[in-house]
Parts: sequence; C-alpha cells; structure tokens
Amino acid sequence: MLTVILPDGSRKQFDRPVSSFDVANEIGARLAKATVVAEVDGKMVDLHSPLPTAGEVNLRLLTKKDPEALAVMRHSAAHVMAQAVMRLYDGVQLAFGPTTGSGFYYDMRLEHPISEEDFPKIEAEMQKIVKADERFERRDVPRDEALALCRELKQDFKVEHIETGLADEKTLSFYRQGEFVDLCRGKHIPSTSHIGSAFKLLSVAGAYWKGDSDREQLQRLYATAFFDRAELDAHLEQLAEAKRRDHRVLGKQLELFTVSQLVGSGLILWLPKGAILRQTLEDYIKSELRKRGYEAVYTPNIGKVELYETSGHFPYYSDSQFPPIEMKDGERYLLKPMNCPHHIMIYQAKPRSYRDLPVRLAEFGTVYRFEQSGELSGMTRVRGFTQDDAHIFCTEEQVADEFRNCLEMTQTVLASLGMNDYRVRLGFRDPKSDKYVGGDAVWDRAEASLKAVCESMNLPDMSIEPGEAAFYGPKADFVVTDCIGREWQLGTVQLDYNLPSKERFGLEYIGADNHPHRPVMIHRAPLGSLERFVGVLIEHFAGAFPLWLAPEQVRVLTVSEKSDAYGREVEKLLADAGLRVTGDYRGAKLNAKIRDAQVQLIPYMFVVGERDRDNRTVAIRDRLEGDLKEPFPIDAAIAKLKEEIAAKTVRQVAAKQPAVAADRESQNEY
RNA sequence: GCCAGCGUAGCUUCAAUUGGCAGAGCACCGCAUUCGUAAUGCGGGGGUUAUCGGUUCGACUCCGAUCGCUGGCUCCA
Repeated sequence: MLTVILPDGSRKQFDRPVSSFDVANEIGARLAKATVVAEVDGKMVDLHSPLPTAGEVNLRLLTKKDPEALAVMRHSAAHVMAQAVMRLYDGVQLAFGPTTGSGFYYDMRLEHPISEEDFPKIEAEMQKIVKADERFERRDVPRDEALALCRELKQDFKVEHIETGLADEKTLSFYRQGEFVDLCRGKHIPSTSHIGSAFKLLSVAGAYWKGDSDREQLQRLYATAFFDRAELDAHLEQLAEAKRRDHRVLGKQLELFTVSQLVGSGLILWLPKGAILRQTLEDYIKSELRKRGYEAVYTPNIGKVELYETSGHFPYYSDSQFPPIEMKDGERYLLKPMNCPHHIMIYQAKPRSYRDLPVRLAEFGTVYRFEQSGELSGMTRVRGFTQDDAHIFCTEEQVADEFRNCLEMTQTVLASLGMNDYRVRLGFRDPKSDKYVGGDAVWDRAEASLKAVCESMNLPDMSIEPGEAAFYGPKADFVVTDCIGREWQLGTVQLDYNLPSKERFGLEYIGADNHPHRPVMIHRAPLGSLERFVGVLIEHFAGAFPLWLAPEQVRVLTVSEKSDAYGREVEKLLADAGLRVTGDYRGAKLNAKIRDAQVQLIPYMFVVGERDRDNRTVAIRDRLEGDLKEPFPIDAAIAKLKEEIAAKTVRQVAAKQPAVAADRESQNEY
C-alpha cells in the first residue's frame, strides 16, 4: 500500500503500482495532461517512472506554471534539437547538452559547419518532432551494456565520458525519443509535444570538448525555449534592449571612449566626456583613501624583467605579457603587468619598524597585459588599464582588520553608486594545480583567515571557488554581471604571504622584540580597473549617470535669440559655481533643443526665455520628472543641483534584465 | 589563440532585382524662421563599398588572402 501526500496535505492511497502520471490522472485528466514532471520527496522524477509500492511519499506535480518545469522542458528541447540536427546532417557526434539560466545548448561534432542560415531548417525539423509527440523513454542499464550501446551508436564522446567522467557509476541511464537515443541523467518531460512552439535557435559557437583548449573544438548551438510564445517574445525583446545599452554602443553615442586601430586593439582612448567620468571616480576614491590612512605613491610604467622574475609574474604569465623591451647591452624591461613589485620596492626603500605598520601605498597604476585577441571586448577586456591599486604591508595580527577594511571600502564604493547586484567570490587554490607559489601551510593559513573575515561580514551571495586564486594568494572578488549576462570581476582584495617571503622579496620589519619579522601583504582595488568599471557603470546606468558623475550636468536652453544674453549669463553663473554646463543657442525650436538634451541623457535642462530674463529665474526641466513647472530663482536652482551633487544621489539605475542575468549552468548534462 | 558570422558616408538606422550609373534617414555645414517643455523649413558637403589580389565586357554583389569587429570557447596576476 502506497500513501501519496500532495502539497495541500491531502492523501491518496494505492494498492497497485502507480506512476506520478497515474496519480495526476486520478485527480483529473486535465491535470495529467498539463503535468510536465514530478517531484517525489524533493527529488525530480520523470512523470512515468514508477513510484514506490509501499510507504509514504510527498508528491508535487509540476506544470508549466512551476519554474523548475521550464528547465526540464528546455533540457528535453536540447535533445530534440540534437535529434533534428542528426536528421539533417550525417556523422553527428554528440557531446554535452545542458540547460543554462536562460536557455540551453548542445555541443556536437559534424562535418557541416552550421551557420545561422541553417537555423530555420533545424527549427522546422524540431517542430516536426514536437508535432509527432514522441515519448521520452528512460532506460537504466549496467555500465558495460551502456558502453556497448554508445559504441554501437558510434558516439565516441559518450564512450569516453562513461570511461572517464562517469567511471564510478554502476548503472547509467539513457533517454530515447523516436529514433534518438542519448546518454542522459534526466529528467525529461513525458513527450515532445510539451515543448510547444516557443523555441528559437540563437547562435552557434565553437566550444572545446570538456572545456580543454588542447582538445577538439565542437560546434555549440545555443537556443532557448519557453512554454508560451509571449514569454519567448519578451525574452528576445530583453536581449534587444540589453544590446541597446551595451557600453560599446553607448560609449560611442555619448562620446565617452573610442578605440583606434592605429593605436591598437584593446587600448582605450578616453574622450573628454569619458575622462570626466573617470576623473570624478578617481577623485572620489582618493578622498576615501585619505580618510582611510593610505599614502599616495607614483611609479613608472616599466621595470626590469628581473623584478618580475623575482615576483614570479614573468615566469607565470609570460604568454600574456607584451614581450620585454631589449636594450643593446642586454638589459630587458617589461611594461608593468602589475604594480605590486614597484610598491614593494618603495616599502624596501627604508628599514621599517612595527610602529610604521600598516603601510598602505596607493596608486592609480596603469598596467599592460597582452590578452588574447579573441578576448578583447569594449572597455571590459583590454590590454592597457589603470587599477585603483594599493598594497598594504602589515603584521600578521593586523591582517584581519586590514582585510575587513578593504572589503568594507569596496562595499561602500559600490553602494554609493547604487551597485547592489554583485556576488563575492572567494578564490582559493586548486589543490590539483602546481601554478601557485608558496607552501601548503602558508596557503592554508591565508585561506583560513580570509574565510573567517569574509564570513563575519555578511557578503552577498558568497561562494568559495577552488582554482580562482591568484598565483601568490587567495582573494575575494566582487563579481558583477553585464547587460548581456557576462560576469566581470571588478573589485578585488587579495591576501599574499608569498611575495613578502624569503623566496621572493624577503620583506622585513623590526618588531617590538628588536628582531626582524615578515610582513603580510594585501593587494586591493575597489573598482578593479577604471576601464572595466566605467564600462560596467555605463551599462548599470544605461548611460544616464547620476548628477555627480554626469559629464554634462546641466544645459541652458534658450527659448529664442531674445533670451541669448541672459542664457549666457546663466551659463556663466553655473560654470562659476563649479557645474559642468553648456548652452544651446541654436536657432532651433525649444522642443528640438529639449529633445536633443533628453536623448543625450543630460540630467538637468535650464530653460530660459524672456519671462525668466525679466524675473532672474530659470525653468528647470528634470530628465526624469520633466518640467518642474515652478520657475526657480537662479541661486535656488544652483543650490538644488549642488546639494544633489554633494549627496552623490543616485536617482535611477537601469532596469535589470532578469532573463539574461546570472546565466550559470545547471548540472543535468550527466 | 580557436570556431562561426559580419565589414556600404561620422552613425550597432539602413537600401541597392539573377553581377549593370552607390542611395535614404539621423548627425554636420549654410540660409530662412525667433518659437515656453521630446524633432521648423529649404539647400549643401560628405564614399577608392575595410584592405589587397583574382574571375568578368562590367564586381558593393562571385572567389582567395589580410585586417578589424561581433558571438562563443579557452585564458584572465
């Protein structure tokens, strides 16, 4: 006797073997038809797989209204897409086909290079399979049988995967729909008709087998599916909208930055308006640094190769550096890829006492890294960038407080810009890799203290990720998502017991005991790189910056030439008050001037006509609120803006794109 | 670096029948208009169709190479 408990608490009893589908059918034929997948005691199961014959189970029947059901359907759609491709092209070898946060993909090998022109054909074939309403049938088989089956199907990747990735599995499951059979963990929808017609192939890309660039490159087909056409349309519209606020598009439109072929790829040229953004941010960071006891330093853009051999950067990252500049006498200089070795030289410029610590050396340091050409992207991935860098040299006892202060400063800075949507990633070493300097004991100590500090701070969405450490130490990265769903590391705080060590720079300070001791280093950059940060910031505000950051804060618009002289007077008063102001004195109509300023996302427009001239007032038009109606005396108008600037008020942040963001893979490929 | 796609005026707004005279809109410049909260009218300039080579009577269009960009993979101190 089986007792099934439904979410509403009601119970049903069965004395015959039943599946979740049978239970649904018992409740109602319509429910049975609408159910996509079931959850038994919290675990997802196929609708038609048998329930236990005795005892009690909690059963949830999931329909397309349940978000979990969507991922299951998309996974099934991935199978159907693979089936369609196999029908259209010969010799298809399947690799992995998981779902993602916003859709799914399938990696496969085939002779024919798939292009977007093939998408309609593939979609049409998928539609046929959906119409045929093929059932998804699961089969669990012992591993030797599974191997035999995959060999028979000539699926080399699946054979390899069973032999390596799934070496510990005793039985393996396959799913079949129609003629298509795939090694797969599941779960799946009952039959292909549940996919409906709201699916779309999105792009094709290369992807390495098992993510290994030394191995074969496969074709990856990206697609998405929804239960309703309207949801698909909304998703596609969101993608289009995200593209419109891409920092590369807005950067050009708003004249913030450019890249010149002649200067070189990945080298940002800051245009005057972009430079204002950057300067304003730098000034803000500088004021924070002063408050927090940092000292400013300046260091050159190159250093001898030996410096970076000692630090380890040169041997570890020689591939991603501009090659050394070689002098006639054999001296070699490197464009600096990091600021820390230079700052270490400053630390070492004189003997240090424990009384001096912590020493906090800050610099907006420009560094150069030769990123692979395929990686370059707008301002977010570049070959030359400036870090809001600083290095803290402190005693072991001071580490926790210093580290906490760095994290806290980063949080303060992000919060002041309305950037609340980020996650914190603790990058620890990968125990299997040998790319790290320093012994295990040092690393264990560093990771433990970093973890303890972070756990005491309630950081958002914190995760520990092995293999994400810097080669010299573990770190806490602040990771944000851009408008098309890509994650970027911005702020970072890194703990370093290695560069100070005897094997590297052998840093010392004299302790209270009059003996030399080894300091600990913290590397930190709240914004990370100015280039990347501004790129993300452009998308964060969709180009509509808060007043304190806006390159042009206010524009004076004259109603006609009759108010020209007064307009220029107002403009001068604003400029004298320290505001970034321009005036529009064209012969155009006011409506046209307003439209231009509005399109250029200017926070405030001061409209002046003859009435204003006579009353010494301005009519304020707020970018967000429109005409404020009541005219302001000039002084009051200036005071209003200065107040908003002083408070660094953030009035509006671009709407999030929920379907695009956080595209992390789910683990259902097997 | 790898896979795929795309390069037409300042513009990520785009057009140009099967290969047959490179064209609009916006922006820019000039003239007229003097206007009170999202585009005034008229006129004008602007192109070696990314670059180089090939096929052809003829190439924006077809083929090849190079450069650049885009999406993804790998990498990211």
